[in-house]
Amino acid sequence: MIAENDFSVVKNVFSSYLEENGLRRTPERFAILEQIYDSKEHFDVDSLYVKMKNENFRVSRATVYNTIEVLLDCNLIRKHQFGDDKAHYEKSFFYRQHDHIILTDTQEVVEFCDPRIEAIKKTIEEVFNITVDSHSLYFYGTRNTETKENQSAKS
Amino acid sequence: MIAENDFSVVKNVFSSYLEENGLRRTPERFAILEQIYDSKEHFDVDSLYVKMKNENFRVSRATVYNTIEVLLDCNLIRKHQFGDDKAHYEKSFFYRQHDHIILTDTQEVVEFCDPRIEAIKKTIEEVFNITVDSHSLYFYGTRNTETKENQSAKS
DNA sequence: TTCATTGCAAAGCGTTTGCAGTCAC
DNA sequence: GTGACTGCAAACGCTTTGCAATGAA
Repeated sequence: MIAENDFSVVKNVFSSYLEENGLRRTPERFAILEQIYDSKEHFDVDSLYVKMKNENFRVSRATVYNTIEVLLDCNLIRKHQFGDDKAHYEKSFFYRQHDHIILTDTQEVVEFCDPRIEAIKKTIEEVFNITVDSHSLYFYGTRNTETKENQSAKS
Repeated sequence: MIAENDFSVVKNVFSSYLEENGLRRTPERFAILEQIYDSKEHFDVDSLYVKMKNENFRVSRATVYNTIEVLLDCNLIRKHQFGDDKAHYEKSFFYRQHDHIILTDTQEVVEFCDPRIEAIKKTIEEVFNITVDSHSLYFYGTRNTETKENQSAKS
């Protein structure tokens, strides 16, 4: 959840971005932004579309895709491709850089943050003489049961 | 490239895997394996299919997909989802663990290896009490031009 | 012989696109 | 008023699936 006045900041960011880029401030765009920031964490295009439909908001999938594209451009959301299936998104304003652990048995997504990634990034940039714009890091695994814990304790 | 006797090892690994899992050793499966190990690095399903067609081998896309699934199961290839489009694969036998840098302007793929990733993995496992089976790490960036280099030197 | 595997074509599924109507500016 | 944006439906591209024919065991 996000405080009302916090959302108004996000809304302003979006509004400014639209204006600066000569894009129109349509009610659909703001409704989608609000829908995204109203709920927690990850979502995919279809669940967002269905949710808005259920709340009797008149949107089309095309507009959802369109708006998501704009929101990606102004960094208000981040895109993930966890599995091979559909894309997942998460809001990114107010949220510090983090990466993800995917628990493959439960499909649960856990967030973590490790400064060593930034260090690796710096090394990469120096060694290969490149500028890194972004990265994606996912660990895939499962929760330890008692048994598994004992087993891995050996190593 | 891979030496002839090296490939025979891969072939044996595959052959054994098929036998152990009650799968049939069809000529198509071995032809696909060979095609993959004959060329260097990354490929996608369609380019593999077209290549085999051009060499007058009778295969279907369905069989390519099927075989790739089996090869993934026995860890003879690895799957990547670089962009949002089609899946990319690479052979994984004989090749040590590495991650990738995607140069977004040229679509070039560079490999690198950094031991700190293993360290992060260990930390993750301890902190969250999980077992990590695999990870995927991609850096997205661009080659530095002279100008960009000078700019970034400021920071 | 038997049933896993094949090729083919059709279907699936997330995403993109074309277009006539709409509405933000 | 005008052209960017919308909803709708059709198209798209990668992947999966259904099914009759094939061939490995």
